[in-house]
Amino acid sequence: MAQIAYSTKTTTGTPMGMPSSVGGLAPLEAEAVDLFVGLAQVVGLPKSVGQIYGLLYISVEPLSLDAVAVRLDISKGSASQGLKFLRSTGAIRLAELDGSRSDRYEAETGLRALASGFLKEQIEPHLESGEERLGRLRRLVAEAPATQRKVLAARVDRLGTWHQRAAGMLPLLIRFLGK
Amino acid sequence: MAQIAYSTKTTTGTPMGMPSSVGGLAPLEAEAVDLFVGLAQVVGLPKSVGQIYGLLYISVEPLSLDAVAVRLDISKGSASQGLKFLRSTGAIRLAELDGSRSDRYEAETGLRALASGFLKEQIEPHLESGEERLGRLRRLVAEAPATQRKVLAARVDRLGTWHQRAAGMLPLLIRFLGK
DNA sequence: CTGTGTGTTCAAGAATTTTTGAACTTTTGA
DNA sequence: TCAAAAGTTCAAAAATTCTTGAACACACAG
Repeated sequence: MAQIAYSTKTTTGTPMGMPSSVGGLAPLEAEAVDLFVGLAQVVGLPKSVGQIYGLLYISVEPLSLDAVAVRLDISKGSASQGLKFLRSTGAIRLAELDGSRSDRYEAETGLRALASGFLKEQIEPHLESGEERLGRLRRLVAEAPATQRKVLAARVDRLGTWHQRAAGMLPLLIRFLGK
Repeated sequence: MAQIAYSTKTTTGTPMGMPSSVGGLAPLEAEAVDLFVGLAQVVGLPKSVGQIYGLLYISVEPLSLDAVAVRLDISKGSASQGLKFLRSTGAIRLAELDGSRSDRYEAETGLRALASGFLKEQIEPHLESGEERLGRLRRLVAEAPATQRKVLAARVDRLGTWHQRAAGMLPLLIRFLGK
């Protein structure tokens, strides 16, 4: 009994963590794309987002939407959505375009910018809604049978502590990753 | 254009973040379960795992597998798998059973234990495999066209830095959450 | 204007993940 | 030793999430 449920996301196909399923990419690109696909999974983002970021990260010059779609062999739709998401997060930016028709994107490579973008987008909202939830819990505890009220109040308070810790951690994290 | 792709996991059904879909649970329990279901989604765990932990967290006394399954209205199979996972992670433990036939579970409520269990299970492995990946990337950069080699080497080095930062962060995180 | 190159949107299909339920194993108490 | 209770497993079904592709906008050069 060594396999632990839910801990392994089956990386479809390719044997033994070798650069997978990537068509017209140079080996280095394939490897980079693969790395970021893995990272994406960890933080719960779609594979395509990882692919796109990986390709831009390792690309020496900025790429257009079409270039991205073609080289990764994904649809224009996916590329568009993925790029939009990455832009909104601050993980990539529009490159200064020297007289070309299409927009070109390049990766933001500062860990701080990346991480803080991600944390702000994905974590902060949850912390805020947590606030309300805690309030509701406290109200409900007040209505609970008197016998249990004390224990329950303690539990809910502890949740409050968690919340504070988490909230306090965000800035700390960002600082640690800084520059 | 306010909606950001991928940022909203559609919480099936119930209007406006009110305690959802939970059958025979007291309002307080429902609310707690709901809170942990949300948390589970954030960290990428199945809903059932969140439900189970939530119920145990708010439960004044330890619960059996059957009790969990019945009260949450999930199958025995799910309950078994979820409990197993939570145990393996250290998020719950077997309660001392005073002469009852079945095993009873109770939630571990220490944030530190929880978080470090989670980090060790879900994050650490990725950091380790990252090691190898970096090695492979460096080798591939060496083979790249000389014109690009310098830029590429810089990028890959930066990834190395990321990796170090992340690795250094883990213990720091755990300490911060500590007791 | 109009035709072409770029980019976005979104419903339908594909892929993935989670849950179920029934068969099976283990444990317990008599 | 046996029957019932408790718990586990895993293939198939259900639910969810991601991707595609075609229809739609928009800008701009001719």
